[in-house]
Order: sequence, then C-alpha cells, then structure tokens
Amino acid sequence: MSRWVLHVDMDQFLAAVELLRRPELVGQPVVVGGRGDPTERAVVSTASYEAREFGIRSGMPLKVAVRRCPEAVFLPVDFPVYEAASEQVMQTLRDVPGAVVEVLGWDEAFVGLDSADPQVAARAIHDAVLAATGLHCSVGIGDTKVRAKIATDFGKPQGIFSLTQDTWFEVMGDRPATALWGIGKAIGARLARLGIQTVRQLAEAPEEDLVAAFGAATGPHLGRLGRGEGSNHVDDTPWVARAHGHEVTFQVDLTERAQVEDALGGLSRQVVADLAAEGRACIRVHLKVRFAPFFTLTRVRKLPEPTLDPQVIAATALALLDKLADDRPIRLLGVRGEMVPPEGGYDPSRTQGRRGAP
DNA sequence: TCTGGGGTCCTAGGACCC
DNA sequence: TCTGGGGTCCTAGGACCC
Repeated sequence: MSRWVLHVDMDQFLAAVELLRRPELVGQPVVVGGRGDPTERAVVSTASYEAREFGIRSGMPLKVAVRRCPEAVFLPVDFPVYEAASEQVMQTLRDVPGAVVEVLGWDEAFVGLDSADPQVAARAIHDAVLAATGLHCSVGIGDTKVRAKIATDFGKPQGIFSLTQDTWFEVMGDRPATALWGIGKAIGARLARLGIQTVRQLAEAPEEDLVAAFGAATGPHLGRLGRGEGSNHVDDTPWVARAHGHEVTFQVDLTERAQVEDALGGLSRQVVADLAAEGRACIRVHLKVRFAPFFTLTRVRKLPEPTLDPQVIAATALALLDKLADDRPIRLLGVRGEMVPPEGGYDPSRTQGRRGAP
C-alpha cells in the first residue's frame, strides 16, 4: 500500500451537463457561454469536443466561435445547474472508502488515498462518478499533487494516466515549461530569456539564478515545479473565501458619469449581499476597470473601518476611478470586497487550494 | 478576431516608526 | 559628505488558474 494522489477532472463539464438534459444535442458542436447569444460580448465557458474540432476553445469570444462554426449550438451559462452537478460529483468522491477530497473548482478535485493499485482505484472512481451523475471524468495518478494534476491532461477524455518520479522526465522533460501548472505565457517568456525552454532545463537550472530572476519564494517554487516536486498531502479542510467580487462587461461602452455611478452602485450591492451572507465585513475595496478597447487596471483601497454599507464601497470605488483621471470609454467595471479574516487567520495549508469557482 | 467572471498569490517600493 | 538597519503597513501591479 502506498499513498497516492488522484486528480479527478470532469470532461467538457458544462457542455456535458447541458447534454444530459438535451440529449438530442449529443454529437453536435455545443458551446456554453454568456447568455447564449454569439452576437454579444462574452466568451466561451466550455466547448464540447465536437465544437473543439472547429478550433473553439474556452476563453474565446463568442463572436469568434460562431465564425469558426456557424452551425454550433450556443447555450447560456446556467450556474445553479452546474453547482448541483458539481456537488453530486464531489459527494460521490467523498463516498469512496478511505478517500480524502480536496475540491479545486467546479469540475475538479484531488483525491488522496492508500492503494496497492491506483489504476484500479482510478477506474472505480470514473465508474462511480458516471453511475451517479451520467458524466465522464479523467483521472490523473501521481505521487505528488503537481504530477497528478498534469497527468490528467494525458488521460483526457475518459482516460487514466499516471505520472511519478520514475516517469516524470521521460514524459515531461522535453516539453515546454509552459506545460506546467502555474507557468503561463509571461513566466514562460521570462524563462526563455534565461535560456530555459523545457521542463528539464527548468529542473536543472541553478536555484540562485531562479531566485535572482523571480524572487525568494517564486524562484525555488519554479524549480520544484520543473521536477514535479511538491506536496502529496490532500487537505479536505473547507475553503474559506478571502473576497467576493462582481464584474460586468458593457455591451456598449460607458461614457456618462451617471452610468458609471449606477454600475458601481449595483456591483457594490451585489458584493455586500455576498459578504453579508458570510457575515463578514469588507476591509478593502478592489476596483477593476477596462477602458476600451483592451487596457485593464486594478486599484485597491483599505477602508478606515470594516463595513457592509454598499454606499461606502461604491464611493470608495468611485474615488479610485476618479484618481485614475482617465475619461476614455469604459468597457468593464468590477468591484471586489476583501473580507475580515476569520479568527486565527486563514489556514496556511490551503493557500494553494481552491481557486476560482466554488 | 476581440477579450467573462470568479478567484488567489507574489514582489517591489514608499511611508513611517523605533 | 553621505545617507543605519530592522520592522510594519499599504498600494501598485503582475501573474496564474478554473
């Protein structure tokens, strides 16, 4: 028996949930995003595998997606339905004997368990999730979380793939560093300037070079990523949110101050509703603003005292916006409220935990 | 071809204090 | 003529993930 980390990732999750209630669409290109209207400003949340064959990807503007595949079926995002499906999936995982479940997002989780044969355990998990929900998943097996997470990509769809210390460099060594979880375009470009292109080169880079280039915490972290090293501890401590926010993209850019004030007021009320639901006051206001066409800024201001007054939050956001002294049309506004930390602070072992959707 | 909405963490540097 | 050393708090800004 050894300790294993399994990473369970649902296949085309949002599209798959929609297909369950619209079986007549099975086999067709399906795109879930925005309000389901590809003429609006919105992006693809999930594309079915058939739609991906046309080059449609998550994060792509719906206007681009519809050009790539005019016959595709466009559906609106329906959060409550996905939340319910997600909860069903996570409960199925928790019901696996001996499993510890750390939820990472709507459609993925780490499962920690002791097993003599993790392949058998992974297959059992796939089958249990399918039986309970009608949804397929892929499972990555690893001796660390990082390896399990990356392994899943090689299993998709509906597959199982294992990545351990013994196979890490054989599978990942010659791949680009950006294939790693946590290395995106920007860090990839900075690594390239240091002459580091591949996972193997990153793994072998002198730590002092990485520290000099990326700082005391990030530098060594990148080196460990390159080696697939990291924790194998799966933690089921419930996630405690740091903040809640709302943002809105305007179909027509805002040019009038009254429109801006209205929008900030509405966003602030939504934020306060979320914070009040947790019974935690706001200590810092984050403003996000995108000026047409592509220029985005964020600003933060600490409040003199914690509050749940939407007018205080809206006024703070407006003051931050005024300070920018930029009267270009506004395409997006976001207000985020950072909350009073819980008694004793946040659980440091969960700092890498759940990001994104609940 | 045009850019969602929900999150989190890290680093640098200035202000201020002792 | 040269500018401590350590610490905290705060803001700006960058980056990443689902």
